[in-house]
Amino acid sequence: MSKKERQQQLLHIIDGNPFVTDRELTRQLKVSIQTIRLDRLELGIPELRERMKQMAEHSYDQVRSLPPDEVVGDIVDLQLDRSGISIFEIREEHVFSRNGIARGHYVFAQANSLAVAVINDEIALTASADIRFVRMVRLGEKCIAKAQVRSLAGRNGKAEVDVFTYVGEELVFQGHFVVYRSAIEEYSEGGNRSADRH
Amino acid sequence: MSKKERQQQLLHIIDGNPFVTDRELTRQLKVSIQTIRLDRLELGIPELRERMKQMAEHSYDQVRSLPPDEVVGDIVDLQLDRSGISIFEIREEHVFSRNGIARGHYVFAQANSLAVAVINDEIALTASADIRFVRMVRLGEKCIAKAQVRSLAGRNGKAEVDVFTYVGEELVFQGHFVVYRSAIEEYSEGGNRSADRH
DNA sequence: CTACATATTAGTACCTGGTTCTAAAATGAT
DNA sequence: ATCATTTTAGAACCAGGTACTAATATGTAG
Repeated sequence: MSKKERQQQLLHIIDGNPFVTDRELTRQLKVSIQTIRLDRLELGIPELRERMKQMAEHSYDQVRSLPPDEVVGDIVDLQLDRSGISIFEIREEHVFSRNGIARGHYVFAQANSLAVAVINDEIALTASADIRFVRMVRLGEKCIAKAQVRSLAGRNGKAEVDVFTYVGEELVFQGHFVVYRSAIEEYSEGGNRSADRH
Repeated sequence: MSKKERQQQLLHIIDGNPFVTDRELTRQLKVSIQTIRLDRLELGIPELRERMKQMAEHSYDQVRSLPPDEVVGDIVDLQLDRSGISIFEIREEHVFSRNGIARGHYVFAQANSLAVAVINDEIALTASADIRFVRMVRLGEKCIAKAQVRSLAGRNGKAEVDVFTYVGEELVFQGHFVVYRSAIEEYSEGGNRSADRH
């Protein structure tokens, strides 16, 4: 196996499992640990601990704002029952590889997640939505979604939330969401956010 | 300051900044590093590296389950410019772990993918949509989305597509999509579909 | 074949941020 | 004064590296 092949392999292994140590890599690639380390050096791959640190810091930046697993996009500001702001960067996995244009459902998912998150209720479910993709979004662009609660029917009623998503100053998406609260019997889209910031 | 007070302080500091080393803690709490370590031992707080590792692993579990791949749902039948059918099974990664209810944007994504796929054009972009989540979808349910093209404006015009999604006989989602064809200047949602079932 | 370059391996010293253990000193309570 | 608790000190050791030097392999051109 050539050096280049091995380095490609190495990239692939670490990509597939960032928690691998150099010692484990020697076993998988059948070269000495020094070679592994030279390879990492050439490829600019930091050591295991640094990789874990970066992942931890990255997730912490997100976690400190809100529960990331339930939500697409990072919610950076949230006034329950009032308004909220979320940021979502369009990456490789969100676009059509052919032209680098974001798939609409990611843009929708960000807005939808935010609309559900901003409603202060144990269970919030999107009942319906009226949406418009104003302009296409490209790879690398940062979508900033701003939600405003327009009306709040009492408990077990429906709330209306408007979401506008911008890239810079430009409006790229707008949506009007009707969100049911505690209406478990019907309508999809659950939501457990109940202000559980970390 | 009593031992208990100090340990409360220590908890608070680490909670506020999990990336703090024992050495930094000695500075803040004005006790020796051994005391810090005894405190961590008593409180069951792991060392810095272990804390970072846990955060990294936690975020990695989430990241790997978040964005699946290209088109959502398997397109099993497609008559371009006419109709199409796609099947999508709701799995673990598509639901809120708390209650097993599908996240709305996956149901939307299936319908959206299908609406875009059914339009026979190099570039198809969702311009707007009017959608309704009729009933929630649960873990394990198979969503069958059926798309019907309602109107087809000439090239560079807009097409209208209705999508109805069923679980068994039950309607769970309906959507009316306006899809632009070759209208690259405006509107989001690209379309590389050419029946690219994964 | 020789000479040279590149690639690989080996080995040592050193680093951070700890753990584990032993033991001495300080502090407090009775 | 005595005893228990708390705190501090110090040394040995560990993982998973970095940084550096140096020897050995391997390939390649003349």
